[in-house]
Amino acid sequence: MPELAEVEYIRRQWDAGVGARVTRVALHAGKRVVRDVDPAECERLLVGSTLLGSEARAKQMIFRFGRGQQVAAWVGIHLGMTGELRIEPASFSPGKHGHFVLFQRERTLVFTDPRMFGRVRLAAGPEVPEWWAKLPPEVLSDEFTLERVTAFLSRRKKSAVKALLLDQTMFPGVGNWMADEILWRARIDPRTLGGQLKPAQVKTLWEETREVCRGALATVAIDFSDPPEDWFFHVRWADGGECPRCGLTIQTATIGGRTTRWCPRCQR
DNA sequence: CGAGATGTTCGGCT
DNA sequence: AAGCCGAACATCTC
Repeated sequence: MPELAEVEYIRRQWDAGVGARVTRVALHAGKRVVRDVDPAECERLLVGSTLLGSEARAKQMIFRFGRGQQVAAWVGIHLGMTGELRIEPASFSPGKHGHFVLFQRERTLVFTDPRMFGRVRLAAGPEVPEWWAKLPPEVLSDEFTLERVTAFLSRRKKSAVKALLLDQTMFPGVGNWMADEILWRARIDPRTLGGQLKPAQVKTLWEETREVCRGALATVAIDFSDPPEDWFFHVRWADGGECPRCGLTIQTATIGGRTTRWCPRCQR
């Protein structure tokens, strides 16, 4: 499910537990989602510590825990395809998909993930863990420059631009629907190879990548509401949709291993 | 019942 | 070596 803006929205679901101590943890040891977490270490680090705060970055989240304001442990969560965070009553008992659960006196913080493509990580100590510190520059940061994108595309000459937009090292946070939205706004055919894009198209792609991230964060991330009505988003979920710009029936194909929809007239 | 799903990662080929 | 592609992961929903 989640891309950039959805991840930010989902992260905030656990804000209800900020400032409160963890009384107990439960995880489905042996399941894929928690393969990086040692249950004993998890208990030692988290039980008795306070959830201090959290951040989202691209498709990832990190939660800080400690005593007082001193950070002593970090929990990283990637939601994969079907991960969700929820708050449940203190009396909650985790079901089949409740893979990582933090109990507090007045509520329970639950991470569910039926398909288990997500991932939980744990780190000890006051230092930001390396896997978080080393995430690539965010699309909306100053470091996400046109030059970076240009260099990337010229290195990946033989890949369809749709596949390239899904590369998290260059476009962190962009997922399948955002990639289609970006290409629709940039009027670029998703099958175009990286090496075939003209400099003007690369510039537009770079700009629209930022615009789509900005727009999604202004809507979806705030209250999980849909993006503006004129976005391609609204027509891209099924065959037979019409281009919001020209009205032509949109086209569907698998590109870069993912279902892709675009307007065959507007995007060339 | 089969197909496909807003994601990553691995292994093999060029 | 770097880049490219397809399969695999595990479960649910349409």
